[in-house]
Amino acid sequence: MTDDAARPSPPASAPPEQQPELPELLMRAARTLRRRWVAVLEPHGLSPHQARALRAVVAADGLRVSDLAAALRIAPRSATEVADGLQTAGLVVRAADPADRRAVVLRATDAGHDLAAKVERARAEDAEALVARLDAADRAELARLLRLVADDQPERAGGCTTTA
Amino acid sequence: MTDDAARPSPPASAPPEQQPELPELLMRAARTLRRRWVAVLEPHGLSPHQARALRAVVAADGLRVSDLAAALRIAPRSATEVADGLQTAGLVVRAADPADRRAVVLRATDAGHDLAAKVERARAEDAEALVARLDAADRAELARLLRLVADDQPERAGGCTTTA
DNA sequence: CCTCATCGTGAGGTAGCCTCCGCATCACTC
DNA sequence: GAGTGATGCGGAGGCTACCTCACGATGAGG
Repeated sequence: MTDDAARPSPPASAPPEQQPELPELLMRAARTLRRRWVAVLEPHGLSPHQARALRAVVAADGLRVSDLAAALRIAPRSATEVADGLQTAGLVVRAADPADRRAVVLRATDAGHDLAAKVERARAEDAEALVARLDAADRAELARLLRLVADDQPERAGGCTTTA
Repeated sequence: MTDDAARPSPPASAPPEQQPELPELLMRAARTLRRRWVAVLEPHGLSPHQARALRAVVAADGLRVSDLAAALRIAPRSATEVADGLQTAGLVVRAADPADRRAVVLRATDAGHDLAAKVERARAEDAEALVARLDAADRAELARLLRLVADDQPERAGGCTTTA
């Protein structure tokens, strides 16, 4: 604390670019959102990553570890660890895949389903609160503009067990 | 593919919320931006964090390690390591602070200034390319809307520095 | 001179991710 | 029905980027 004294307040240049830069604004808004999300998750003892993993497991009832890896876009080996974490927390269980005895399917426990629902609700509420400052028209406009800017894969990269 | 397996698409309920969720859209846009930024930095061998650190050092000519920590919002000890990395890369040098012999000031080398300028230019170009899909009016509108959503500190947080 | 706050950093720890490997199990081929 | 290559998990070990704790050097005030 008391770290103010120094604040050099850079004498540097003060460039012509005085606009708050759209990209930075975007990052800032995203940061706000992320921070809020973390705050929502914290009381439940979940990291953002775990929350996403749990969500994936709940959504696809019976998810293979490798599919979890794909969903989270991490290496398969790392998904094992994420699954470990969720299992340790009692949110998912490992079960044998009847269709392929090599595979392990992750299935949400009751607690897992419950928590996922709770978190989803809280997140929705919080998000709603955040965009509450915008009226319907503004929201639509913002969505339109963001869609123009984002051209990226939403969540999952490629593989999804297509070979049923 | 895998048809719907993943997308929950709630069976019932969910009457009003059929839009692709504004917050997610925002995160997606931010992710796009971030990914592009990383791509810009990669050829220069900088991580996003290092780039920010370098920028801070360049901006405040002669930055203390503790101030770097504040700028990056990490523990002072960790700032030492970031400084190490920059120094190893030959981008900054440590010098004694004439005003306080305990302190070390980080100063950008020529290479550091050079790289920072280059990166800044590349970033600006890339950002420009990204928002090129928007005309001036849309940009202004997007900026306005984002400003409404973001209420967060741009760079330094307030008092979360732990009660060291 | 003594004491206390502050600056940077050595030491050691944690979380999350990675690659390399091995083992069991499929999916095919012959 | 065995042989061969691919596939699914997870053990071992390593990296990066953080953190806290502790210490020597310094600065500031009594």
